[in-house]
Amino acid sequence: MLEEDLEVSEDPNIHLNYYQKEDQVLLAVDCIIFGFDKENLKILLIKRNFDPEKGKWSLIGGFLKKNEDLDQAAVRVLETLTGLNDIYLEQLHTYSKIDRDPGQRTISVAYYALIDVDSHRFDGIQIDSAHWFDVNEAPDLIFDHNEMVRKAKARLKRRALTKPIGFELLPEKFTMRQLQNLYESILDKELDKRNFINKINSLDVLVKLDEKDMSVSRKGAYLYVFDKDKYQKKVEEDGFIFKL
Amino acid sequence: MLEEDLEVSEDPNIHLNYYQKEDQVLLAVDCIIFGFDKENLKILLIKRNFDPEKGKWSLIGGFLKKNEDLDQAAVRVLETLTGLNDIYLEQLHTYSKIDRDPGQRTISVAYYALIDVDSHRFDGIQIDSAHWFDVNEAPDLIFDHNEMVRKAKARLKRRALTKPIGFELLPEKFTMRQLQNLYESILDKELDKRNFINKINSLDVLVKLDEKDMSVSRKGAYLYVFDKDKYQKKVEEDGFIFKL
DNA sequence: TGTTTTAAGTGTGCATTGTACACGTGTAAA
DNA sequence: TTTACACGTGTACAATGCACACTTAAAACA
Repeated sequence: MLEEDLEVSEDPNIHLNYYQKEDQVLLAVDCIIFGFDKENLKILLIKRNFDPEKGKWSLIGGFLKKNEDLDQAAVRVLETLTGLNDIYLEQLHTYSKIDRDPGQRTISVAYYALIDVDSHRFDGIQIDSAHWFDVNEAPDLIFDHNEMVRKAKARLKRRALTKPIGFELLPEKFTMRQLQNLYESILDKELDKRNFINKINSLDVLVKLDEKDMSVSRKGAYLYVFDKDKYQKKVEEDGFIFKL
Repeated sequence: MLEEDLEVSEDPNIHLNYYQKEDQVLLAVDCIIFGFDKENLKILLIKRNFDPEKGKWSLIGGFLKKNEDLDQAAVRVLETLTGLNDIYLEQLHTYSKIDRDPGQRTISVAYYALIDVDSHRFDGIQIDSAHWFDVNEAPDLIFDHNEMVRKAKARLKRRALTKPIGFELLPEKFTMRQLQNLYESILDKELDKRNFINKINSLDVLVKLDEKDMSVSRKGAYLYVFDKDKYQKKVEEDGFIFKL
């Protein structure tokens, strides 16, 4: 904020137009929506039904409005297009290449979201043109959205190793196998079952229920829930770090 | 980007005004500039000489212009105010609280920069009102700049553990003690000298010179340089990760 | 010239964590 | 009752992390 850029109004209490000479820009929000269906990591994309790039696959997005901050804009976009709210959202990066949107100069702030595919019913306005893709089989996207997805995958990988965000992608009750499938999808590598379970158990933040999921094996698999309160108490009291 | 938000021009080749109805905003860039003087981690702040918040300490910043992207804006701001270019810069986070700048609605993209305090001569226009503060003794800052600094410190801590960015803060030639001082400042904890040196040497990316720094001890301490080419070769060929 | 002072430089042993690895069990379906 | 299938469980070895103390080189000083 250089001095030369300023144009100060007479009355310092009138907090308007301090920076009148500056260029203004359009600010968009784009969301990388990750989902998990208990087997594979997915990403939600929509087919653009307007120009530019009509008919191509795209992240969902929208523009920042005057009366909201970026987090609120991301929540609004997510809710408008999918009907979902109360979703895990994290700001990722801001993209600003001059020609990134051929329609008009637009800066985009990317967010990524984590949701459990099966526990939510979609009823957003765009849901007919939306589709879940396996995260490794997603089509080519418009603008710099491919780069956003790449960065989101990398971020998710890092976060999942040090924060218990994986549970955002699972239903409240889940089996060890589902949790392992999730981590294998996120980390994009196979894990050893016994080592994985030992590791998870050593963290001591899951509660094993007396209930089994009989849908996959004849023997059935015990269900677990993530004890969020216990986790947070450990973080606050001992500086505990969830580390896989 | 909702359909209702659009106003498409007649000729799809005229790539202008696709999103005419949308609100535009001011986009600022603010830089957290970390420096190291071979002893302590520092941060560069300036005393604001214009309203609002005139006379208070602040990060350096500026506004995004039409003909540049954010990375370029950050470089420009840094060069204008300090005379320095070719500096390590990384985008940190975008801040958008509605009243964050009481002067006018402004969204700010924070960047952090790493420079070696002693190797650079400052000749930027603002340098008379700028001052290096010990990172733990910095004064209260305007707006949400304290929060930006907090986040930058956390990011630097994480990055320094997995990327060789520490060398950006040191002169080309440095002693093991200086490197250890740097990491102790960044991580904000004391390290064991032998374990530190063993760890660094096991990474095998430093070259020990036949030259000593005699300025601190009578015995003198060997100087080292970071072998960037060797590091990059290891990264590309073996997926090597610099991990402290 | 030798004595003192100061930071530099160096290695080992124990504890913790990571990782590879295989078999018996419970249940439903045939 | 047999079969098929995923579930659930423990150990041994390797690698890494971490605590820990003395000798050395050179300048300053007596």
